[in-house]
Amino acid sequence: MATVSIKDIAREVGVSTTTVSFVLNGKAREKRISEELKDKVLSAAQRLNYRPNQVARGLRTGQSHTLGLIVEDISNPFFAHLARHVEHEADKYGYTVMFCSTENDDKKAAGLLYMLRHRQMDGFIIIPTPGMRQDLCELVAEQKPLVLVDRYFPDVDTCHVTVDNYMGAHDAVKLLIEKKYQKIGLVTLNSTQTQMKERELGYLEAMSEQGRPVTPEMTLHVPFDTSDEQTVGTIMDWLARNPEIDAIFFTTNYLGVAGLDAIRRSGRKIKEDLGVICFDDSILFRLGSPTVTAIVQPIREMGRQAVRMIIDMIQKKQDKVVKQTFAPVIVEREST
Amino acid sequence: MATVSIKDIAREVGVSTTTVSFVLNGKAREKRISEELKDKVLSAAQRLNYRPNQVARGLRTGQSHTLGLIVEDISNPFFAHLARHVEHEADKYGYTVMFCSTENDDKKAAGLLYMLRHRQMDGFIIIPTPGMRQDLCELVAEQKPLVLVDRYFPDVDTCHVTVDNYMGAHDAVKLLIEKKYQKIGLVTLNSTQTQMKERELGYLEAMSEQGRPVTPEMTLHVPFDTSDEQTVGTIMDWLARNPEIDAIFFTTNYLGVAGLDAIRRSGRKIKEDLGVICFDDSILFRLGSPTVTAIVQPIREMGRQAVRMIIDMIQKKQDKVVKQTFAPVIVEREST
DNA sequence: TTGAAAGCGCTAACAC
DNA sequence: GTGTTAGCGCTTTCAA
Repeated sequence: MATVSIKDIAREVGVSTTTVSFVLNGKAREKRISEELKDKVLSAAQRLNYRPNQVARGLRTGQSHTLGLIVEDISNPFFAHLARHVEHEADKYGYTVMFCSTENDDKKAAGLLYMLRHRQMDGFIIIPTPGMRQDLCELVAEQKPLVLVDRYFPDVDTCHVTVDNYMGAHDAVKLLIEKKYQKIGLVTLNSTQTQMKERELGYLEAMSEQGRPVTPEMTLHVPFDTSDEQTVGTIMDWLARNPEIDAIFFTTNYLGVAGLDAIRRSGRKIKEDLGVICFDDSILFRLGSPTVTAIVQPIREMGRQAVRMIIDMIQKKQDKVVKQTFAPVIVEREST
Repeated sequence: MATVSIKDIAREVGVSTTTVSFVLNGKAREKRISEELKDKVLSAAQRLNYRPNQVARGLRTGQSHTLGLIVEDISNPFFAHLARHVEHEADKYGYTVMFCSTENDDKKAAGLLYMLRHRQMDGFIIIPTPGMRQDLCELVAEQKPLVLVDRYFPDVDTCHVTVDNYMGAHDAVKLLIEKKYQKIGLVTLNSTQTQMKERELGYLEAMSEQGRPVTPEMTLHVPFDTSDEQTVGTIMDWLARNPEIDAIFFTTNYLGVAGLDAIRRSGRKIKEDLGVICFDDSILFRLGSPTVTAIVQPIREMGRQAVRMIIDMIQKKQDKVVKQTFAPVIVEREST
């Protein structure tokens, strides 16, 4: 079955493609095309099973009605949920989402962005890797609608939606202190990304405000790109070296997950032995035993907001740079 | 900064767009274009920061180099992992993936497929909802490359990659019996989808082979589209009605997750009290306590295979219908 | 060796 | 009210 175009409909009805195009685009009234003709065109389209070619339309109008979404790793539940909400919200506006994972690889990220740009995305929602800074500047310079999520570059003036990482971390530490934990350790990523830096800063300042000294040994910086297995090992070693630590703040969900494993294998007991709190949630924290207190980001709202910002930029060509920060919520569970 | 096209390059160098196109497509040699000219074109492209417009190219060539992936719910780890592997494998062949979630809604699924078709996907990888049957027939009739994953329609002749659901379920029940559990219940979805039906059949036949009677009360069919909270309640009620059941086979991961919650809230103890095995894995099963035995699908291989089948169909236009089944692996853990 | 020109499917300014 | 026509950016046949 050959693909049918407006030309076929035009031939069928015996009118020009213009007329067909107008009718199909709902401009019949505006262009004052007769009802009768309109019906003929519509029924012919139906009969021939016509499907407009969006690629051609995109070429002509310059609008692909597609958003590019670049996340770190779609198999991480945080990003998977974000993707879901982005997709859902975009759909409301008639946009489709093309998504890719950087797998935290700068090279791959650059390639993905390059590819998406060639495919004429109308806008980009990006969770950037550190190496994307330059390319993002270029995007901004070209006035392409762009929203960064989860993290950003302080020196690149872009829209972004994030959570208040500092506050979340700060409150987490305060909670642990209220719960009478004495020596609170930090397990974070060895990364320069803003969200991680702010979480670390929140920890450090909360500790110092409460008059708790932080020695270098108390903070563990896990390398960025190690396997889960290695991460667990690293944390176990650190635990063994620091037996007096009685509570841990993990700065991201997969560190927390690895941490739980490490704690268990070290023969320590969560809660009695060791308080635990983690940035981001996990099904393991919600339903494992014991359950684990988490600093939860309003992912749904963040995804929606990112889409709305992009749509605004696309439609109104508004170039105001909006930086939106959501408040995280601490969900207390058994581990604290 | 206006977007630069081959026309700009042509003007810059003082040649025709044809020549530019040849050079840019690596046909300089074939078309015997002089080295000198070739270099000039290349350097001009570089200088002007030329980026080929894939939309235009797609319109001309009829190939978008894009695959449509329709999953049930991207926030379900099974599908998220599948998506990741599909994306990764497609990338190797120079294909990008456009993905969408049906959220198990036939209407939404139809809309997504419709939309992807307009966007000239070169092929489709689909985890179908029951209502997609008709639309898929149409796709097949039009010879569009299509691979179904996880489930299929027995009466629609399409390529598919699945796991041996019957065997997985059968072996799961056998394992529980070996472990001396006496009365094994089934918690499954109230669904006609092949994968669910086969898992149920595997259960039923394994039970009967071992001379274990299955009364209707022993199997629970949870409605398809209920909330997590309701599902937990349904399972708790069922547990209360069937105190003599001492082991449960859950047919999919989120039922298992809800089941663990239900079991805990019912005050029952997994393993001593109640053996548990679940189709599909979860981080909760791997790292929760106690850990839960799972029937694990080789997601990575399945994703890769689906992509390869699609690429084969696209490139060689081979119309042989390939149906591939992988063997699932039972990962024994504490719960059995 | 290189270029002119047609055309992929669609839109829209302009003409009649 | 409806049609002619140019053109979005690219590829490719055919001619020179």
